[in-house]
Amino acid sequence: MLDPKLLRSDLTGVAAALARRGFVLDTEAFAALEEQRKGAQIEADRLRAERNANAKAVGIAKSKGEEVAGLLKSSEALGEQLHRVEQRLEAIQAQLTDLQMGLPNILHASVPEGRDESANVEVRRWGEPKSFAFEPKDHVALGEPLGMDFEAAGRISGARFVVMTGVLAKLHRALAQFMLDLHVREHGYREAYVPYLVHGTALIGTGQLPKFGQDLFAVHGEPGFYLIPTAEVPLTNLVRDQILAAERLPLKFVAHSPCFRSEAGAAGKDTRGMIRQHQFDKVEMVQIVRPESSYAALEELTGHAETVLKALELPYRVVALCAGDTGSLSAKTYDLEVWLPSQNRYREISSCSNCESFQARRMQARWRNPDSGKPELVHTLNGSGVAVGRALVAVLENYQQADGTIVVPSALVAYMGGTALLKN
RNA sequence: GGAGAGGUGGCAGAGCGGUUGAAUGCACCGGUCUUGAAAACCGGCAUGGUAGCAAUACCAUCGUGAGUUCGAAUCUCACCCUCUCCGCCA
Repeated sequence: MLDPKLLRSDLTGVAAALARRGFVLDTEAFAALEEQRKGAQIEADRLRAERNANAKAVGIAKSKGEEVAGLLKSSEALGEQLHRVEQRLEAIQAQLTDLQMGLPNILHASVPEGRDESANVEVRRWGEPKSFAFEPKDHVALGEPLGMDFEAAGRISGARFVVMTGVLAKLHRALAQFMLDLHVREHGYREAYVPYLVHGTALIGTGQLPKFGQDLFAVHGEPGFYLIPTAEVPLTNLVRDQILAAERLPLKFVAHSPCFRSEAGAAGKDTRGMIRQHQFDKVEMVQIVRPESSYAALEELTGHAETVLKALELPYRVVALCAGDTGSLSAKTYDLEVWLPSQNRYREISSCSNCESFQARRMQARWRNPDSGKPELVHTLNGSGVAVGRALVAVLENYQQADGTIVVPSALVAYMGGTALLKN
């Protein structure tokens, strides 16, 4: 959510800023609503003040044993007026909230212009895509002999699921553990175990609701839960409704969790293999920081995700998402794209975002600024470090041998119980 | 799942229909005293909103929502959460 003060004081500025994303804000409708809200608010406050004064007077008069019938009568009339104004105010407020909740974050000045993916800017590249002396296979062809089973998954759960058995299941587990350990040991994150079912309020806090409900899986029954689309949701909500002491910041959490996404609107995209699934695992990093350090933290966080790919010796590039491609919660996002030989291109494996105060405002996550002595909103960042399923895909494809066996990256051998080569 | 108790400011804890945004203690901040510290004493100390240059004034908030009432932290209902006991389980 954007700062309501900013919306009031500089509506055209906000509209211009949002236009960078291609988002159209109806400033006139907004201003009109705001005007109405203000009027109703002032009216309601006035009526309440009068009513309160009256009620007090009644109390005093009664304690003195004086006549109160007249006061009661005027109080009653005030009550009725107030009721009407309150109803009007509520209706306006609801419209305004809807509007505000629908607004995306304001982009950082450094975000490149552009409408879509094609305008994203490559920031740096690491590693050389390996040239193969044979035609490299994709992860499905490589995985199936090793225990990657889409047919079984289809029988159990349908499309966009996978079953892995044997060395692949183990590799998947090894990757997740390796990443978690790396972030905890080398990067100072606190490991967290979190719920995978969350209330709607948690999703409103991080911004997936109300706008992106179609991407989520909802669980039927009472109470209604949602399956988390990313561990960002429970991790970031750890600070909801908190006022943190300044010395506790930055908070850095990392969790390994499954993620559930309906992939509504992705029909036909990446239907083969494990690239786009309804259920996938991810190691997620979240930082809660002081506002002045959030952009330094974004660089740091992105670096932490890169460390994973470097340790696995997977070629990748870092891309600064352009205005039109940046998610609506984020003020600035870097994607990490890993090299996939079968596709002969880089594919997203991590996304690192600075949400500034956008989520913090929705969550009422604050810290006490020693300079002002006041509670102020924190900045929140999140990044995958990294997607486990896609990392597995990248390892299979980049480490494949002519005979279809897979060399285990040296960083993972210990996690694989010493196994250095995957074969069936 | 059954029975009971409870959710009040940073924490502890009173208040249970009327000048109560809320006693008291602790913590915290400022001051007096002191060579310094502690103690003692004095003062301050929730959040958000609106108006105002400001002092300040007003409004909202005592788990959440709805209701009763001229008036609700206080009464009613629903929901959420916590604790204790019993049952059942991983």
